[in-house]
Amino acid sequence: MSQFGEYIRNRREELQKNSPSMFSLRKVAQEADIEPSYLSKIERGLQPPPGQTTIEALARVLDEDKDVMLALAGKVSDDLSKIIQKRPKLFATLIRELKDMPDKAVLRLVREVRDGEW
Amino acid sequence: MSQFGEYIRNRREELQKNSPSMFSLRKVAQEADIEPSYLSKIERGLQPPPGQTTIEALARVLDEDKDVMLALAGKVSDDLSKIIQKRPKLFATLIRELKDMPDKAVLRLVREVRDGEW
DNA sequence: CATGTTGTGTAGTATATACTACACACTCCA
DNA sequence: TGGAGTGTGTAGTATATACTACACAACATG
Repeated sequence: MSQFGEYIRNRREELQKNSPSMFSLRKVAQEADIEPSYLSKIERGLQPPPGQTTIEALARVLDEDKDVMLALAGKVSDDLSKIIQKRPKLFATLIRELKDMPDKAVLRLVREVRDGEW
Repeated sequence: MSQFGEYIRNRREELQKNSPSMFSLRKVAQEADIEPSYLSKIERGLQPPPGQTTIEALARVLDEDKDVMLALAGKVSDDLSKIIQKRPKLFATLIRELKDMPDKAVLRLVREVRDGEW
């Protein structure tokens, strides 16, 4: 079961509390350029999550992290895929190696890279 | 243009030189559980690369790296996708950060992780 | 009490993905 | 010289993906 629908419904309803007119299902659907009934079905899990473009539009409208939303939909952002595909062995090895590492350890790597410890 | 077809044709012909009977198009197709005509078309780029399962079968038969072959087909292995999807922000940040880093730098990270420099 | 706005139900469609089935021509070689 | 094996051409199919179009009932609100 993809939690995608539940997640965006919760998020939308939360936003709707503060600005009811801006976050009705119809408004959000319109912003994301899809039919309201389609969004309704997605939110209730009657339809699988939409395509990458629509997910990104929804992430924008709902001010959510695009990578998190894609993950909930069982996808990986195209830009990440392309980075991996340019050096598949390298990234495959690294990612598999990091699979069971605690967040802290991975974050340390990120910081190391960012600070340019070379 | 996906280089996938050209790549596996070259690889197969190379293997065919040494063991002609084991690496005919038909034999390879049979091992990979697809129709010869389909493989023929894939090799000549008349069909897009096959699905993940078939690519993995071909990688096995041709003794090639599965991640490299998937990359040539514009895909990313499902197991890698799942690792990313479990901690999307973390991995997205890391991968984007490593995008333009030289191989050496990334390899150093891999070694660091493997050797458990914590 | 009519009008607008809410979410939802039904019934589709277009396009892509991932193939199969089978006939054909050519070459090798016993 | 005919039978096995080579690759290829044509013509499909099944299933999944990613949606649209429109009608409808419930609610509120002016």
